[in-house]
Amino acid sequence: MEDVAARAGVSRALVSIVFRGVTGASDETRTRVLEAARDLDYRPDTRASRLGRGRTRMLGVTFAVGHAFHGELLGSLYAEADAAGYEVVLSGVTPNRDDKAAVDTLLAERCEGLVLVGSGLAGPDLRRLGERLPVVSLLRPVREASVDVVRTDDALGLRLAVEHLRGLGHRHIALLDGGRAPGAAERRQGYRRGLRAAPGLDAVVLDAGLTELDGARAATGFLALGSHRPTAVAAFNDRCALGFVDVVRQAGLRVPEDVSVVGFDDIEQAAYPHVSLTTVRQDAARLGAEAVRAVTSRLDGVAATTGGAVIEPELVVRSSTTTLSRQDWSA
Amino acid sequence: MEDVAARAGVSRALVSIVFRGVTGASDETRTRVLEAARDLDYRPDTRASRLGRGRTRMLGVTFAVGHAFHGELLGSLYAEADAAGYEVVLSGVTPNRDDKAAVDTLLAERCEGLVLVGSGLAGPDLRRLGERLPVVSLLRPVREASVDVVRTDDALGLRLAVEHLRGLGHRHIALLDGGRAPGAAERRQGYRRGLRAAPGLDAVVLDAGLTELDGARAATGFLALGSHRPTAVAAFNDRCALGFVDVVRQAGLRVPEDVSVVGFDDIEQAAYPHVSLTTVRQDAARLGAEAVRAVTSRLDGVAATTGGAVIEPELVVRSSTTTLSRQDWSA
DNA sequence: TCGACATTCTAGAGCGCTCCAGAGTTTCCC
DNA sequence: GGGAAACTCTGGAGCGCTCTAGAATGTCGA
Repeated sequence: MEDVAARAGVSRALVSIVFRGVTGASDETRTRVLEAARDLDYRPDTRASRLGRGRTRMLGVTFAVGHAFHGELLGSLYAEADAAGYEVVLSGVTPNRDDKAAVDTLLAERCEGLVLVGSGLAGPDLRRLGERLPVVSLLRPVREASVDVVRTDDALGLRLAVEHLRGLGHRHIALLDGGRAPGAAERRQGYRRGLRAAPGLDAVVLDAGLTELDGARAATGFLALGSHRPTAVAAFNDRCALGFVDVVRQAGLRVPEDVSVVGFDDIEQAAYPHVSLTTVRQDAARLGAEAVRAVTSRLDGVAATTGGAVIEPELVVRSSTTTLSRQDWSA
Repeated sequence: MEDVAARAGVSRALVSIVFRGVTGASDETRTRVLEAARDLDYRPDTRASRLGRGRTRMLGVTFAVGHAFHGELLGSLYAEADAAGYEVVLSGVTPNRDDKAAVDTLLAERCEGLVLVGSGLAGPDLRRLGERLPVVSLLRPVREASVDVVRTDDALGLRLAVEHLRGLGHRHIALLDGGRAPGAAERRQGYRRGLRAAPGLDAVVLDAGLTELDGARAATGFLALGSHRPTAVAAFNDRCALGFVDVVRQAGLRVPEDVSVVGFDDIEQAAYPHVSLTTVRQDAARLGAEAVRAVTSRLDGVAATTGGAVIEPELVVRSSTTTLSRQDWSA
């Protein structure tokens, strides 16, 4: 910086002014400084700048590495944070690096707010964290008063799925349950409510989970039901649904003719023509935007109002669901 | 820090010593300082510490968010960097945030070295970057002298695949080509060499790519070949292979009885029992370790020797490949 | 012509840490 | 008993920036 100032024939303070893009420098010197910086291949040291400035304007984000939907969310978070004048700092959760470790590095960096994507952090830790700085739990509903929750209306999503299937004539609809996964409890509830809304439907909950493997395992249980087999299933998520479809097809059943399947998330794969999975879409862009809004509005003191948001999902009908076929009626 | 020092009745310098874990403090004061810090919920400010220290000991990593195999690599990078006494700083590449932007933030943070996972950075940019600081291109082979490359021996991988299929009696083996994807050229070459090694085999290269969708599209072309159809295919990667399998199965063909398929990567899904894909395994742990070694050895001046490494892949035989069945022989 | 007011620029005190040089203490060996 | 060596601790300069207070210069209306 010293060098740049010297080369441009100005003071260090001027260089700082130019690089921060604030007023206080003539256009002429501005270009002169920029030129000098380019010649010297200089770029401001963000660590030092954050130190000098009181605030860091950094948003810490924890996420599961390699998780497709988290990836989509990150894209949105980057864009929204940038628009709000914040910088995002990533901290990945891996099998050897838990949520706690991920959060700790973000705190040590002095992030001003945290977005935890599908975090598995324990309740008390979460609460304490929320008391320390603005925190939003993205995707995962938690009941700690100190943290905002931004999530899809999971219950509504499953109600939409069930209603869609009911509308197609299905009466025997199974749930591939997500167990303890984020949002699973709400989806289960939505499923139950959806069934209760119409008489003569009964619930069949099959243990599954959030991967294709879980869906495949559940399919084995499903096939074992023999003639009591439901004619449709609503899965915890798309990956689970895809695993299920693979296995029932290998067993000779047709999708959707013999069994209709609906997923959740609307991951990229679901839209591929050869897959064409009917599913409940989560709006990654809006989820990201709301998460950033929740934390930045607290930071900027815009509103003392509680943050958090529940985004309505949307049913995307593709070709993994169809009306109950004739032979099924006769069964 | 001031507060902690006061509470423990020592100087600020002592607190620094304790938190850096260096020698120069008695066990007694050490615990006293730690206690005071805990009471005050203090943790050192990493920005300031990096500023004060000459070096940052930070390794910048760019990667594609939501990419499963990149995720596995990140896990390994975190672990290895930690062991080498470095910290990893993530910078995601998203549809709206290109490789260049990702790298720029890492430079502004003053990372000492860079690991670019499957980066799409242009050659000249890459070269200039490599001249500025130690850079390793992970997965993507580049010919810039200034950057180290750590990758799987892609050509060998495809040779293994082809040899495996040949050993099963296949004579007509297609390649689902990866086009311009990282490593695709090498795999194509390995495929060609593998075929040339034995007389009477000819190459059938079908355009594909790196997603299930690409594999599915290639499958359509494959099916259109009718009776000239190859009896086995080697795919650019597992995702591509899985898309291919989906489509040919939907068309009534059996895998592996009618067509044997081998993938590349050995992603988690490939090992699921209902998938059980024969594939060429890339060793994520070793790739990560070598990448970290390459950049840290340059930084620590351990060796002036060139970095980079080519890791041998390993064929994992599962049940998507089998010997050429009788009816195929008669065809 | 003069003061009021912009505009452009600079000096210098931080920000929270690290680390060197050196002050005090204790240990140890001849 | 004396000095070297080892240990424990402290003061203070410095890392590269930001930002406030104020200097220097220019502009303009009365």
